[in-house]
Amino acid sequence: MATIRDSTPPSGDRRVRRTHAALASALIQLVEEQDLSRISIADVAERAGVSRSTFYDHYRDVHELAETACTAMIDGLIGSLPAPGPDSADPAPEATQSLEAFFTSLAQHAGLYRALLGPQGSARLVDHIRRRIAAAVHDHIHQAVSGDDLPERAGSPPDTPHDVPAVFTAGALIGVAADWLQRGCPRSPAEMATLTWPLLSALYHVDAGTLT
Amino acid sequence: MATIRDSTPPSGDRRVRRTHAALASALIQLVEEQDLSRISIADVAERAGVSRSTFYDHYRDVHELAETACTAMIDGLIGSLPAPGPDSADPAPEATQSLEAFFTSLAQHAGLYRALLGPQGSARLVDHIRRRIAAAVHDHIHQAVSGDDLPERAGSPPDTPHDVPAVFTAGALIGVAADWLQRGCPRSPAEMATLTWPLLSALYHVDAGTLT
DNA sequence: CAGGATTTCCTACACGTGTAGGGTAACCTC
DNA sequence: GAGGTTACCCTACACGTGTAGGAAATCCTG
Repeated sequence: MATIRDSTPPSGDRRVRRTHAALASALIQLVEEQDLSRISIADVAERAGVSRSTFYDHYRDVHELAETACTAMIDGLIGSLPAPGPDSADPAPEATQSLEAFFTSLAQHAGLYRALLGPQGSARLVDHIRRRIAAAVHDHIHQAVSGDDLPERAGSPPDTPHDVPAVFTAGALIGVAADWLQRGCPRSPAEMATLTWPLLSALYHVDAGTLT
Repeated sequence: MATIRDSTPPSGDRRVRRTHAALASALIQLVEEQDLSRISIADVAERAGVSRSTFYDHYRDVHELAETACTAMIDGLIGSLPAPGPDSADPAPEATQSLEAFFTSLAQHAGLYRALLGPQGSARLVDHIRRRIAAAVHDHIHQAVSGDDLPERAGSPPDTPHDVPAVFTAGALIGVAADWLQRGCPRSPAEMATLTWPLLSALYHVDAGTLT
C-alpha cells in the first residue's frame, strides 16, 4: 500500500508523478463535461487509466483531488488580482486591466470553474480558494501600507491570520465570480472589471485607512 | 408514492407537516453534533422517526432538506442586516448594532452554521444563502436611492437580477461569517460588527454613487 | 361516517464509497 | 545489475445512495 499524504509536487517516484498527472487531467476533463457531484471516483480512475484503489492511495475523495489539481490554475487567477493603487486613482487603468485578465481567465475555463464554484461544486475547494485569495489580499494591503516587497510567499502554507478585511474581500470576489459563471457570463470580462473595480478599490481604501 | 415537489409550508396534509417538521428538527440536531458530510439519510430518518423511503418522498438529498429546514433561520439572519445609512454617518450606531445582532445570531447556532458554511458544508446551501442576501442587499440599495418602501418581498422567489454590487456584498458577508465561525468565533460579535461595518458601509456608498 | 386520494412504509435492486489484505511489477539506491 | 522499497492492481466486504413497486395506514372531502 502506498504511503498516503505525500507532500506534493516534486514527488521522487516517476510512477507517482504519472498517476498524479493522469488523475488531475482526467478530473479536469470530466468536470468540463458534467457536474462535479455526478463524477464518481471510478469515472476519474478509468479516464486516467488507473485503478480505483490507486486513487485511494493518493486522495481521500474527489474534492481532495480537485484541490490539488486546480491549485496551480487558482494561483494563476489570484496572481492577476490588482493591487491597491497608491491612492485615489479613479480611472485606474492598470487595475481594471488586471481585473479584466482575472475575469478572462475565469471565462476561459468557465465550465471548470462553474462546476467547482457553483451549487453543485465543492465547499472544500471554495474554502481553500477563499483562504488563498484572503492571503493574497492580506499581502497586498500590508505591502501597500508598509511599502515593503514581501518575499514572494512561495508555496508557503496559507495560514491566514484572522484578517477580517481580507476574508471580506475574498468572499466578495468569489461571490461575483460564482454568480457571473452561473449565469453563463452574460457580460464581457471588461464590463465585469469596470463594475467590480470601484467596489474592490473602496475596500482597499478602507483597509489602508484602518491599518495606519 | 407521494407527489414530489410539494410547494412547501402550508401543506394541507397533517402527515406531511409532521414529517417535514420531524425531518427538519432531526437534521438540525444532527448537524450540531457532527459534520454535515457525515450525516446519512438513514440517520436523519431514524432520528426523525420516519422511514428512509419517506425521506425520498419529500427531498432528493440532505442538502435539499437543509435548504428548506434553514430558510426561516437564514431569513431571520438576513433581516438583521443593516440598511445603508442616509450618508456618511461615521459612528453609525444603529447599523453597527444590527450587524452585532447578525453575528450574535450566527454565534448562537455556531455549530449549525459552521457545519453548513464550512469546508464540509453544502455548496448548494451557500449558493442559496448568497442569492437571498444578494436580493436583500439589492432591495436595500434601491430603497435607499429611491426612498420607496418596497412591498416587503414576501415569500417571493429569489430571482436576483444580475446585480454585481449585490452579489459582491453578499459574498463578502458569507466570507466573513464562514471564516469567523470556522475559527471558533475568536472575537466577540461586537468586535466583528465594528470591524465589518466600515467595509459594508463603503460598499453601500459606492453603490449609491454608481446608481444615480 | 363512507369515499377516494395520499402518505407512509416495506422490500428489493443496482450502483457508488471507503477500507483492508496481499501479489506483482516498477522504481530508486548502491 | 542486485537490493530493498514502494506504487500499483486485484479481490472482497460492509455500508450508504437513489429508485421502484405495492401493501397498509392515515388523511381530507362530501
